Amino acid sequence: MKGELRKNQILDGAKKLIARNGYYQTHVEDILREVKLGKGTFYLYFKNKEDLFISILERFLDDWEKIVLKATTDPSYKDLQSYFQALITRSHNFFKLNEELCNIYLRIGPGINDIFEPYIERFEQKMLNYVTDELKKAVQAGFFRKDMD
Amino acid sequence: MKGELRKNQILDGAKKLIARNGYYQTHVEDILREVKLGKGTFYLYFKNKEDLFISILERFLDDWEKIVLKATTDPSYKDLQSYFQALITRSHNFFKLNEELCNIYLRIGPGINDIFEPYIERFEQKMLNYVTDELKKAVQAGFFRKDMD
Amino acid sequence: MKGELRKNQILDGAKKLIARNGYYQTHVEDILREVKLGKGTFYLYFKNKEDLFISILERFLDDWEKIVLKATTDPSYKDLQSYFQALITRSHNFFKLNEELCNIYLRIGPGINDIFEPYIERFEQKMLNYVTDELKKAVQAGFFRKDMD
Amino acid sequence: MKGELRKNQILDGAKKLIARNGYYQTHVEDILREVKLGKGTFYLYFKNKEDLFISILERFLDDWEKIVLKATTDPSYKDLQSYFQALITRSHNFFKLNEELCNIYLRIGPGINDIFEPYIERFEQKMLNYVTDELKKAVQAGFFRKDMD
DNA sequence: TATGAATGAGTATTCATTCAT
DNA sequence: CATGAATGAATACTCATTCAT
Repeated sequence: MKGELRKNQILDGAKKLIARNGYYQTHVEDILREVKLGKGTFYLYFKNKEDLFISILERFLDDWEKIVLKATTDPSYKDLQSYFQALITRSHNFFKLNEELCNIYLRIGPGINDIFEPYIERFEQKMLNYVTDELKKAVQAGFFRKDMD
Repeated sequence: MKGELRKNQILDGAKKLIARNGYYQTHVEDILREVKLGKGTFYLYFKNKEDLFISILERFLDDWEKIVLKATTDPSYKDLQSYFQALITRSHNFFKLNEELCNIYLRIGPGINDIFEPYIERFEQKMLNYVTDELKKAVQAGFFRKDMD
Repeated sequence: MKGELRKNQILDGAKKLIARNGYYQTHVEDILREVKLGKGTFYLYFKNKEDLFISILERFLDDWEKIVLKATTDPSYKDLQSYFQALITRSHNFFKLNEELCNIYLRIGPGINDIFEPYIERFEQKMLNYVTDELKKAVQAGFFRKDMD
Repeated sequence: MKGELRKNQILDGAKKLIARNGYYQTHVEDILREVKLGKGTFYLYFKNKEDLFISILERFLDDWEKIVLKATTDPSYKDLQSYFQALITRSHNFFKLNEELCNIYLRIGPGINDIFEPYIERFEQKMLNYVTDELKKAVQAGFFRKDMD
């Protein structure tokens, strides 16, 4: 648990600096100065710099999932429209609260093609899956006519 | 003129590689191998790597200007709607023909905040100015009512 | 006594790993994982990694001494030939039983010149002294003619 | 050719320092200070430090081959004894002239087990092959009786 | 005693830039 | 003009050692 704390501490510092300066201009040393930890400590919690970035992306996805899940499993939405409305509202709030993560995902990631593309793809796939799943459920629930895109 | 040719040659190679791999993962050496020139030659035409990137952005703007100017100075558009339609069509075609430049502007640039932000801002300002200027002209020409956004 | 036990425990693990992987590729952490002790414990029994290596070398010498001493102080050898024969047999057995230590002494040590050379020299000197002393005794005992090498 | 010169220059400096201080205590920077070249230059001629060490071992083998070949292809040895005598004399001279290389091969290499063992094995195999080949030729030439080891 | 999280000095390696030819 | 060999500042990463618990 202590370890998880440190990991999050580093992750938060990294998120902040990478969102501001980009991946290549954020040096491992910068991050550790930011969170006031020794350089070696970094490698106790991350295999390397790449691993850190992937962790950030994955955390973004995890956090988003939690929001989405909360919205979807909640049985109180009776019709599709209010369901999606809630989903969008929650997503919107999430993005607002996680401006840094969004920045990284939308602006920083794309500049680091070769290493992160596979992760980003998986990421997008996962996001897509959620929406698709929900739509399927909705279709099954008879919200839509069958002849739609 | 020979020099301008060389410069464009390098600029094209750089555009291609940076669009594909990002700024930091495109090395000066890669670019010069791509265009089959010696590494030292680069510094005959550009002050440094940063200067190259700025040149790419500026060329993007210049090319866009040419398209926009052509469209605006052409007196053949009688009403605003056909004017903007032409503008958008031309812009669209331009973007299609310059996919690489767009990629760089939209995806690569943002990951290189600290150095290029001022240039990008200037860039955006310039783009905005054009549109604003045109709108002003249009307003003066009486195309719009005064009480609009 | 408990301490001596721990020390030997570490020494044995180190001997094994260093003989197999060399000095620089055997990390303090590896040794303590091998003997299932915490990393910090190491520094309760050794000043540092160098001290450990020296201890290994010295233990090698001590053990060899015991064998040699046993052989020499034993009054049962009447003539020189049987004395040396016994010495060699015992040494040979010792080397067989301590393959790891030999490995370290013959193959690992030489690659760590600057730190360990003095110790190794002292080591060799000591070994030489034993043989010389024995020979002197033998000479005094009249085993040899004075005009020999 | 200029490049080959530089490579040899570095190789010689490395040989000297590694023979004296061992592999792990000879730092890339030490070698380049020794031969008065910039740090980056090293990586123009060697992929990394390991590659350098392998080059040294291979050069040792190449040089030895030249000596051995000279000795073997020379048709002037009429009987086997004088042939081997020449071989040994030449090898002996070679070892004397290349004390550093011998030092590295015999004392430094063994301490770097995991990386270099395969190379060293190949090395030994090659050396063995030469002697075996020569013996076969000798046997065919009728120098030996068939019933020998 | 025993531990392992934290540390930072030390090292290999990269890459933009220079300059002699 | 053109070149590419040479350079070293900058950076990621390792590992022996410390110290609070």
